[in-house]
Amino acid sequence: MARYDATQKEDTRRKILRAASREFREKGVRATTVPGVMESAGMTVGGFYKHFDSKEDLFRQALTEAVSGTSRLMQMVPEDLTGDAWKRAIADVYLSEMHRDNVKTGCALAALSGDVTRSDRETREVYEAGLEQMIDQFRTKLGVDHETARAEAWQFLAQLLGTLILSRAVASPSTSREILEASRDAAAD
Amino acid sequence: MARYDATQKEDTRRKILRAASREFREKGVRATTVPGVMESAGMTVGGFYKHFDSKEDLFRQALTEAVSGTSRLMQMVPEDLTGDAWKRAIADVYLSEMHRDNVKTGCALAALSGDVTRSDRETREVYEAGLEQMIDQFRTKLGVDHETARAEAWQFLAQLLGTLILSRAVASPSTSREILEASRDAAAD
DNA sequence: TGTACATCAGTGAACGCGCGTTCACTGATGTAC
DNA sequence: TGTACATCAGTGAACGCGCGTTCACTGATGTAC
Repeated sequence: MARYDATQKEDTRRKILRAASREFREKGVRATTVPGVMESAGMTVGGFYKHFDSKEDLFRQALTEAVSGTSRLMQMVPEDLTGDAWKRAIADVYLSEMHRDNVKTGCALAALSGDVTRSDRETREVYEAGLEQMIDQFRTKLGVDHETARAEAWQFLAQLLGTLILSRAVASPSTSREILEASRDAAAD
Repeated sequence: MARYDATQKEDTRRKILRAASREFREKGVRATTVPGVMESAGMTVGGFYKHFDSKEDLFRQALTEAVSGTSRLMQMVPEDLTGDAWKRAIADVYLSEMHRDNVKTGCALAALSGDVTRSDRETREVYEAGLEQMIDQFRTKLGVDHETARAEAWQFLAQLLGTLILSRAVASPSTSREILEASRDAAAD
């Protein structure tokens, strides 16, 4: 309510963004509502457009935020690991039941892939940038030969995403566990 | 308009279902509308509830239809292939640019995974049944040892799905192609 | 075979509802003097 | 330091719109006699 206090306004923006990035991941773009996000952020609807142009703009910004939060997931693994040992460690974190059950705060690339596919070019570019960031980090862990490592990085990332997505879509807990285990074991070959 | 002509009514039901399964894959569940589906099927809204209980019921039935259509995808590959040769052949079909660009008629397991994750148990069971069907076919192609083959089947399926999903979400055509190629090459190791 | 009637798949207007967005406002805080 | 004023982040009611669903209806066809 104050004037010239840019910090406070920025704080509010971040609060909305954080609430939005959770709800988008959990419910998807269409089922997430502007009034709902604002309520989660502890505010009323009206103020929304002081911070964002539209719901699509919110999605784009929340995606950016969620995606950069995701690559922090990689820091949960000892820094000195490389190659197959690193793959195994990443798979254990990424394909854990904990990660599967935490859609809200988990990997945005997995949770929002479907929504992004149906979004406009600008949004898909944000998603791609996040992917590239991830691939780049993967590549440095996987070897020196640039081209081969990059291909292996894509392959590994696809495996991780596909497995997590399947494990979340399935109805029975035992099948879900089986899916996670199969790919975790594969990373340890 | 007729009475007692069960065949004609069933034909109409199938026509609606076919239109729905395309639109669900293309636009997702929330963006697909009952009036829109009925128009695609060449009819008006009102008749819809003579065939389906609700939009959710339509989704469940369309998913069943789309999923069984998907396992027909496997018949595009020579029947005598097994093991790695079979994997290579399946990857070439599944990870083709043609399949990537045909969301409407392509693999329902890939196109609807996000929507299914956010659906109720009954719907997720339909999805899981489709997966099991797929896994069973995969397993027989991959070896005799039941447990190992099943694990390898899950792993391979996750790889296929993850790759297709990523290739569709990305903005640039060249990155999309790179993703497809990386996993196609991996299947041929 | 011909006619009157019953059925019910499909029509299209209408319903209530929640969405994204707008807008007149409020009131706490910074600025000017 | 104290007071009057301007600003603008946030409020909450209101808007038009399209959704899922309902419903009174229509008219082609099957059945009864």
